[in-house]
Amino acid sequence: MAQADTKTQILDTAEALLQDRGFNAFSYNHIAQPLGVKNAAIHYHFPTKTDLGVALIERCRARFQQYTELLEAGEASPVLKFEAYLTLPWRYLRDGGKVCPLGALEVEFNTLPEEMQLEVIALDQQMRAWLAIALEEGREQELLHFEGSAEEQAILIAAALQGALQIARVAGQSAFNTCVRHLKQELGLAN
Amino acid sequence: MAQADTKTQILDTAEALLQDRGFNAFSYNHIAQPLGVKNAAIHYHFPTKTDLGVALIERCRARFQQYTELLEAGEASPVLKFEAYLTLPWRYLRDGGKVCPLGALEVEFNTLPEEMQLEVIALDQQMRAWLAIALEEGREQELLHFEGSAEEQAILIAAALQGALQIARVAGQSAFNTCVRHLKQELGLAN
DNA sequence: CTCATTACTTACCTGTAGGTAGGTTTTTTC
DNA sequence: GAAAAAACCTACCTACAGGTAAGTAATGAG
Repeated sequence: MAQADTKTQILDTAEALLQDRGFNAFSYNHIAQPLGVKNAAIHYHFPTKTDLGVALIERCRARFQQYTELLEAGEASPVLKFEAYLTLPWRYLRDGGKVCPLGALEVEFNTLPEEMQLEVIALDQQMRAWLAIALEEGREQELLHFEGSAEEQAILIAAALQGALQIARVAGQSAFNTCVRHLKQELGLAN
Repeated sequence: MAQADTKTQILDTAEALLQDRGFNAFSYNHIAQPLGVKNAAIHYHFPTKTDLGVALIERCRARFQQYTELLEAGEASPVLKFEAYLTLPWRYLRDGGKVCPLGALEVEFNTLPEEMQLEVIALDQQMRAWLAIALEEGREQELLHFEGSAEEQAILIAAALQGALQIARVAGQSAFNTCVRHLKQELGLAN
């Protein structure tokens, strides 16, 4: 089934480009070339760039959903859940100084078609909502410590990680690691 | 002197566009139209977009420099300095949900010409370095409280603010205010 | 009053982005 | 093994981005 394969490869490439350059800075040709395929092949799978963008974000959402379901199924502790959350940006950084897709899309938010904007909002809410629940669980079990609501704490953590990935691009990877260390410390987690 | 005026207006418009849409998502025409001027007029003042970008960031740097010199001259307390720092993103947010210029440029970093990249790095260092000094002063005077080096704390604060501005775009202004409140609290500042 | 400079304009040009129409090859299905 | 659907390709098209060349109107200095 070369079809699904190509479609997946397109999404993979597009996602990497998004995280490397932003949504407005890559074209269909940027995707087509490395795949050894022509411009129009991409249009076959995703008629417009908006379709591509929406599919890309939807895949992020589905993947995150799967990831969290796996953690829930494995009865992961709140601490493990939090560290699993940290794993995501950490992988981005290792994988060539990439940036959080959500952050990239938020910066370009006002240039995006409405369909994509709605997806971006949904992705943001989905991720932060899950994190907030994990944090609250952790506090109830006295494994994590913080003041204010879990939703507020989730915003702070998400913002710091997102910003840290971006700063790491100009200040080196250590900038990100520093942020993670401080966030853990503030939650009362040893390293 | 209509010259300097136009030049300033160009930079003002370009800066607003950068913070609203990102660097790759605006063109010379986007700047020219609201100024009631032609495409080529922009090229007269800034031959290439790279020139524009460099000038834009240099102006940010000069402005920040002035701002901090003013604070130093006024013998501002470390706490006031920190709050003055917070004022910058706070104004961005109020001024139409804009995003930190630095953050926008970092997301698109890999698409920028080298001259601009160097300026971005310089701006980042300049801002964080000043903040770190202010934080360290605050700790010495026992006005601010945090663990680890001041540089590390400055990274965390810069990252959180930058990320919060972006998240505020999809989650509402309160997301930013929440972040600020928590950051203050963690430094031992009352509201 | 003239000359040069400054601040533009008009009128282009090239490249590329996103997109489409129609044809061709490959695969699947019956 | 033929028909139909899937997965492409070739060859375009339009719009706009960034940029340039040559000319013009206004200012200001000698």
